[in-house]
Amino acid sequence: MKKPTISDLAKAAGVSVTTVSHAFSGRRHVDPETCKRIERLADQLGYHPSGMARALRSGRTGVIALASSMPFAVAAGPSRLGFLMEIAASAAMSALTRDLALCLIPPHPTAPSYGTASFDGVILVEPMLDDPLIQHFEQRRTAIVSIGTVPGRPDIPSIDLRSHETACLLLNHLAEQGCRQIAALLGTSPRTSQIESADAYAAFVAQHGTQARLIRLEEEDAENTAYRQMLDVLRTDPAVDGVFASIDAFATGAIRAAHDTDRAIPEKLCVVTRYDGLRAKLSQPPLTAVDLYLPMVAEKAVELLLNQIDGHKHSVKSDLPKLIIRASSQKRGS
Amino acid sequence: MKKPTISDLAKAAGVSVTTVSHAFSGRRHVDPETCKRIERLADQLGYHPSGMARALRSGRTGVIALASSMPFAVAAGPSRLGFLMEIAASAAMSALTRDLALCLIPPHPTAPSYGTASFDGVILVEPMLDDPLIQHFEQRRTAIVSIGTVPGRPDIPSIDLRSHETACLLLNHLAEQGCRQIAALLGTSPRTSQIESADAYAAFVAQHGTQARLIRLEEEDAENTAYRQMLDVLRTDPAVDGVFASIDAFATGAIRAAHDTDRAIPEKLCVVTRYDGLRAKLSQPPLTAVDLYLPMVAEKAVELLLNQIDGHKHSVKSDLPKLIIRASSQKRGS
DNA sequence: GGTGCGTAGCAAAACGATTTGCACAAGCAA
DNA sequence: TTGCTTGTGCAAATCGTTTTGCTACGCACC
Repeated sequence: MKKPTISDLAKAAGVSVTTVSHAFSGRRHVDPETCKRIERLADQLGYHPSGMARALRSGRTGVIALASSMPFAVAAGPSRLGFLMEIAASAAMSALTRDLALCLIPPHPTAPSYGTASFDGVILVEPMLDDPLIQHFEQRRTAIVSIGTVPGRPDIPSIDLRSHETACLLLNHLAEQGCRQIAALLGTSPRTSQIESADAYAAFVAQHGTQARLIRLEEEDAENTAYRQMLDVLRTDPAVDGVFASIDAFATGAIRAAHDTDRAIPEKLCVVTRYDGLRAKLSQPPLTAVDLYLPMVAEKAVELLLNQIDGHKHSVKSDLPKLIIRASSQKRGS
Repeated sequence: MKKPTISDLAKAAGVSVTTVSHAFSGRRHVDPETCKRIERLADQLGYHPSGMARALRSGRTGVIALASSMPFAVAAGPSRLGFLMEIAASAAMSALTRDLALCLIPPHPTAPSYGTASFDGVILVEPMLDDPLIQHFEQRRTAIVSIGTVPGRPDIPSIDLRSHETACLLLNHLAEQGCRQIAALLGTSPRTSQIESADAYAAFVAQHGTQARLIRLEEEDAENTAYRQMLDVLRTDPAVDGVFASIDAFATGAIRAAHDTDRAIPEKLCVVTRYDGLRAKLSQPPLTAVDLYLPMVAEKAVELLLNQIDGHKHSVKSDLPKLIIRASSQKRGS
């Protein structure tokens, strides 16, 4: 009835546990004859080695975690979909091909109690400045890598999301489309993506000698917040002819606002955003966005984390993001 | 440098490991004075109990898994989003409030090697008839619950997704909208949702005395497959005025086909689908679909799994799904 | 007959917690 | 004095592996 252990199996096969262990791991030679017998009996008894015992002995659980301190509602979008989940799905695949399992650990209100589970390492998605998750895992001596650099912590290995380049791509594209008065909708949280977007925007307006219209928005209920703000902006500041949104839901909110104030897109107002998710693709009109190569980023993060766990300090660089031009900013003839 | 263990802490505090253990667990009384001292020292040394050791001793890892034997591309949609990920996000939340972590285990091509990680239990999403995952976890004596009943295995505890009722809701809605010649686009896999949809459809056409048009489609590259099939159907069978799609991507494929054959939606052709995900919501026109209450389903699945792990045979019932009528089937004035 | 070497196997010590049974007080009643 | 309880603490067993050191045998080579 109970699960057979290695010593049950050893007893049944008339050998010692050592021999059974070696038979499976191949760390030492055991007689092929004996090997066969052990395997046959293992099958018969339904023996499977205990992951917990193995973990204790080897110090490896075979589990890595994926965490984001962003509220789930934001990270995963209104329908629990989006950025984080796209990374999660890719990372889970990458992890499994390396015989690892991927744990999803959401930011719980009453955290950091974070259960009893222990991980070999953790991938943090766009952590903030002084993110409590970092403190949590550093205390536990858990290997950390980050997707997106960590503000103020260049020592933490990360996959650079190239947010500066991304912002430049989008802003230059707007300029090429003839936009002169560009508003930026950025989140308030101190994450690299927002910081670099703000920097790029500041540099852009300085270079073009145009007026800065930097609008900081809370990321909760992003679409509605952006909608209300943009309604206001479009009414009081009719010169605005471009919107650079750092979060896809900001962009769709802006589109709704444009619609309600009778601004034709893209003729009167171009809207572009950063993350090319389902939201951007299915928006009406579809949103110009940037392919961040998230599956590749996730794959590299897993790779980097494994190096980190093994103590190698190997560094990993990610490819440059690529602009995907769609109807929300593509003017005729250009 | 190394992580302090319980005996390091005991030594530092001048007590035995037993006392330290009790101080934290509260399983026996220890002097409040001693308690304070231990806690202070634990903080100072940065002591955190090892999850692995605890798991070995207690037989609980504190980790549950979420698995689907559906290819990820299908379960999660073309952009790695959708049904499975929505469940995953909700389940992760529910799990954490119970001090559990949720592991995502994708169906790997070279499975079932499934790493070394061990789980207290597993939630299977819409398993098929004779699903290899079931065999895998039963062999390991891992507690199983299923989202959607398991065909041929009424003994496995599950959250019934009410696919029969869902299909009826959709078919009756189409009938009310005046559709007489309804085609059904169903997947080929032997999952309860497809089986019950087929049954409901058969009963429906029998009752209404209309012609059955049951089209079975592979779930790989669902949208394109459905698009091509429906193109064919709409050309050769112009009487068709309704489409019942069991998978959201089938529905969007059908919409594209309707568009390319100049069928106005919903006037000439009504399209409805089952899962009310982002795809259905953002489709043009938006798709009539069914709210399956996935967050609630995920929550109940976690609850059921915990009961299962503890040996309680508590059963859980899910609420009835609710129809969400949208433009893809809503005719004027009705 | 010593020396060296390859093969096959075992016993025991980790890994780091939890839990059980026991010990030694002090306090109080009979 | 004995008996009983309550408070406090410890030593040792346990969970199921992996890994290290050791034995023992057989065979060949100087």
